[in-house]
Amino acid sequence: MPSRQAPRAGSAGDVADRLHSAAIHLLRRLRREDDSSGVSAPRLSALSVVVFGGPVTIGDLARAEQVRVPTMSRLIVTLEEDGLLQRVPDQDDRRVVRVEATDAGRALLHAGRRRRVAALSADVARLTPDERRALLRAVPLLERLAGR
Amino acid sequence: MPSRQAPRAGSAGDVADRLHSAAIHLLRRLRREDDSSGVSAPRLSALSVVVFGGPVTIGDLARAEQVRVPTMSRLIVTLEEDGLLQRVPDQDDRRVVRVEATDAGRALLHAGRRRRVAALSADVARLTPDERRALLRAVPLLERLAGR
DNA sequence: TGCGGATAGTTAGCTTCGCTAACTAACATA
DNA sequence: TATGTTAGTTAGCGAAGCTAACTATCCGCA
Repeated sequence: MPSRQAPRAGSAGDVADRLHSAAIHLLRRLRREDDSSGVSAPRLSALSVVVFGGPVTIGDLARAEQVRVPTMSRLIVTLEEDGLLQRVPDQDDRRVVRVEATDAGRALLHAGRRRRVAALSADVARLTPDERRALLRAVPLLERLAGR
Repeated sequence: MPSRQAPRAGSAGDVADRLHSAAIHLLRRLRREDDSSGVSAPRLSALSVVVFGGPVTIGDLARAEQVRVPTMSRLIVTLEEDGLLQRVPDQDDRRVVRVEATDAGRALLHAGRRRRVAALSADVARLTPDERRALLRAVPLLERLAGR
């Protein structure tokens, strides 16, 4: 098993590379858990915005998720087919479609959450309290770098 | 623009959710940069292992990248077609194929690295030194959680 | 010696997710 | 009323993930 060693550990380039790599591998790993629920990572992510962000338009969802509108439109079709959310036409402007979560959507999101927690908890438990604090502190920084 | 608010900020579940979300968005963002080089994130990641990890078998690569062997096999086909790496048959065991980087592969990897750094550096620069330290500290933890 | 199982990769075929281009429907305005 | 703008959908393409099935090679053992 090769170990990846970027040059000049600690440099800005090194951090960028390793964030990139860690993001890829973290996602590939979590995908396995999410797959078991029948809902992929992108769907789960969109569903999460809807559940926690209330009724929202397709365009806003696309912007929040950093994908194009057609991509989001299709994600929503499948989520609606699965009964996890609902389109609600806007009364004032009938071009606009708002999306809101169903009970099933909320339930599934929380179930997936439990699953991910279970998957990560063993590893998180292996961290020292100090390391856990460090990780917790980095989360909002990552979110900022990701453009939120 | 909806803001995602997970319940009980700081809980283990919250951390898992937000890592998940941050990983997705970070990748979607970096993908745009990588696309301009014609090499996608998964290819870049595999290439990186080959460049820094020396000649390596397809199976080891697949394990390192946490994908199945057929997936890696196909990634390598395209990387070889692009002249970024080379298959080298193993002399001792002729089932085995080893993969090593070409000069072009090394050059492209470093160019992509510069591009990503440029994309992130503006944001990283906006962090306080303290925040930068926090981020740097979290990188190896993320790698561990991702299974490396 | 040679037969049978294990191992390394490839090929084929499917799904999902990203994109752009082109379209429809509804709104706004001159 | 005509014209342009905005929200979303449809169609179609490529990349990346998977499983199943295949080939080729190696190894162990009767």
